[in-house]
Amino acid sequence: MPELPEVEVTRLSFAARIAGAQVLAVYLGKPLRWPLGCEPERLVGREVLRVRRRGKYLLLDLSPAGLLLIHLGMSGSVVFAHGLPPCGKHDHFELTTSLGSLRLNDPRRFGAVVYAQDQDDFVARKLLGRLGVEPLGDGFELAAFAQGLKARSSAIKQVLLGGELVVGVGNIYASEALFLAGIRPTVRASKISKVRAARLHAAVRQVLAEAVAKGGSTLRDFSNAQGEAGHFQLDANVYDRAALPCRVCEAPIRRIVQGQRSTFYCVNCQKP
DNA sequence: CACGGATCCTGATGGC
DNA sequence: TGCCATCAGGATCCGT
Repeated sequence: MPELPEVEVTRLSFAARIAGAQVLAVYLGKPLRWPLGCEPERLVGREVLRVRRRGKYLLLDLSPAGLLLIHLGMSGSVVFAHGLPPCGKHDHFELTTSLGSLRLNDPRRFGAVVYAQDQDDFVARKLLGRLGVEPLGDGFELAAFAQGLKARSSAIKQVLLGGELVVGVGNIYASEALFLAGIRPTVRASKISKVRAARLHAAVRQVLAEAVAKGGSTLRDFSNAQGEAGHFQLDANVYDRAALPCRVCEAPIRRIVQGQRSTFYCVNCQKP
């Protein structure tokens, strides 16, 4: 799926354009991960005030009060435009508004669109309540991060993916951040020294911020809400580079499996 | 209760 | 317009 950078780039690509739009109609395709949670008609007539992001969720604030949570899952992407062609087989949600149509395309349907009354709503709390801090915000503090690592016995890569300490780090950027920090993905989080925690803290920020700046063009089939395809140029150091030479030391990049997901690392550059 | 594994679904790819 | 196995960006739920 889109990781935090792709979600943020998506948000930036339509947030300003949809602000102030009046919802005219709602289309539902096949079921997504969770049901919408309200009658679609209840959205009609409301105004989209703004679009925020929390972790990998897009949050549409509605008026009169309401909140629409959109998650892109593994294969979701969103477009916002006028005059879109009719919905295809993988278009599973569409908001027709006075300023354009917001459409979710998601072949695998791991994504979701969920309505909540507000952020204290039971559903919203269930989905957002346990999320860690935002990696690009002020809340991402080294002390708490290092302390959180100390308290977890799982492999550091799993902890990054877990999203309880810090949100937004997915399978690609977990490998990339650990490479930058020089840390072996299999190391137990609790064994990481303060110094290395500091390096990882900085690496997470750096990797995600750079990806946002590059327009989230890291995913093969990613396109933002303006329909601009990514450049198909993943300049990763390790991700998807199994057996290729490390860009730093030329040792072959290794691929392992952790939690049924691929992990890539350099045996030389990343110490246990 | 913290952790690891199975699970949802569809499409792309590569070996045979 | 072959078939089968494997893999893919996520995150919840369920045993142990």
